[in-house]
Amino acid sequence: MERKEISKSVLKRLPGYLAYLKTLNDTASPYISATALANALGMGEVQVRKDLAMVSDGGRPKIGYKRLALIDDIEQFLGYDNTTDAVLIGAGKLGQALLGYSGFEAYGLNILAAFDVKPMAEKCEEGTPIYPMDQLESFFKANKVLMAIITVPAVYAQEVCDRLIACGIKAIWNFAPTHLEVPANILVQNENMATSLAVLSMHLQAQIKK
Amino acid sequence: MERKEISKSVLKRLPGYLAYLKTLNDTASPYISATALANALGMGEVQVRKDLAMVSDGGRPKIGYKRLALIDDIEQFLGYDNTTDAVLIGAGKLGQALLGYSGFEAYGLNILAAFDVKPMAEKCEEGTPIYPMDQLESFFKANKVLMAIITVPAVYAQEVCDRLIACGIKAIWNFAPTHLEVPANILVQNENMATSLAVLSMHLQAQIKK
DNA sequence: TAGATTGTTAATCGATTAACAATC
DNA sequence: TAGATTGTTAATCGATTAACAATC
Repeated sequence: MERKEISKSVLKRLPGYLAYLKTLNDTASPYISATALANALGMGEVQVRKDLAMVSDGGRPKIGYKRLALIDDIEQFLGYDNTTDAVLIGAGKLGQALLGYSGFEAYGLNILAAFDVKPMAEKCEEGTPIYPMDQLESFFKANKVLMAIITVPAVYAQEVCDRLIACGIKAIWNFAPTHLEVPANILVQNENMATSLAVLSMHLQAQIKK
Repeated sequence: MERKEISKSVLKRLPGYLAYLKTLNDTASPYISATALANALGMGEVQVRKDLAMVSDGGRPKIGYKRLALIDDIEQFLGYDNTTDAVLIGAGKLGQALLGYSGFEAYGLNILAAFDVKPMAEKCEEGTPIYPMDQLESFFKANKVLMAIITVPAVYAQEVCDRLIACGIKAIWNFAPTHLEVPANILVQNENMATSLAVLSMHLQAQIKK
């Protein structure tokens, strides 16, 4: 199917559809309608249909979409079929938790190596080697990696970010609670706990007032 | 200042302003303009001004906003001044990383206790007690807690969610990569790694094609 | 006064929703 | 055929941006 320009809002909903479709793995019907998906996820059915139209080459009226084909289409669209290599910087608590999280493979993400200021030869977390920071540049000379995960304390994040960009990184997944200054062609995706917390506590405040 | 209705988009940007304002802590000028903030964070200045208008009782033309007052206003607005109690369910790798993350206090979040299927008496992570799951209900009888953090494997998430709601939980911070079915008055905030990854890998795919 | 900055009112843009025609 | 479902075209909604008047 033809690849159209996709908006960020649609893109963010796709993993949700995918996850749900996969939970249905041994159900009777090999077909699923946009209506059924929408009901299951608490969304509008028109929105689901429009979103699916971006990735699929169409469902059949009265029947719906072929579930397995839809899974394939979304995975291919999201690039889960070909893996992306990444490095992780900062093997503290959060960094180690991410290294130990086995689920990333399913998303096509492969963490090649981790780096930390403290060299921890013994801490070879889940098979991923943890190198000292001063080997960062030489690692990038030997390996072509475009994505980095930053899990260092906020004060070091910008410094680490600059070094990574000098190494040729194009996309940064930033877990440090700070704003990173980067050139226009570099993407920073902030995994911002503070943002989520803001939404949650605002809801609680509204609840309490009632 | 009068509290207006605030949109989610504005709400999500406020923690960013706050974090930046705090990094300026011992700079010369006690004033900061929306223009300066916008430039520092790579945003439009009109948007910053509109956002600040929601929380602040106004800056002064030609001078800007009083930095410390602005920090106070945002913190108060986000409820960082009065702490919210929460429980965490699932003391696996990610759960323990969150328990060990000291930064939550600054956001007014206090994790009272954690629960896990495996009772781990010895694992009293960073002072937060970890109780076995079967004590969940009795804990809620003794403590009024409105917020829960779910860090269990996806397959158990809905089950845990239902139990929490029965206990009176009003807001759920969901780290499990699955959709949770909840009544209308309960807020689920998904911390969805898959969503962020989708945005990142889409950017990389576009980069590579060039 | 002139200029920087604020805050507001209007215009634009994008995304969601509604209405409807097409199809099996 | 009738009804469920798809996909498209138009309307609505909300958020962002632009233009401008007010202020120190």
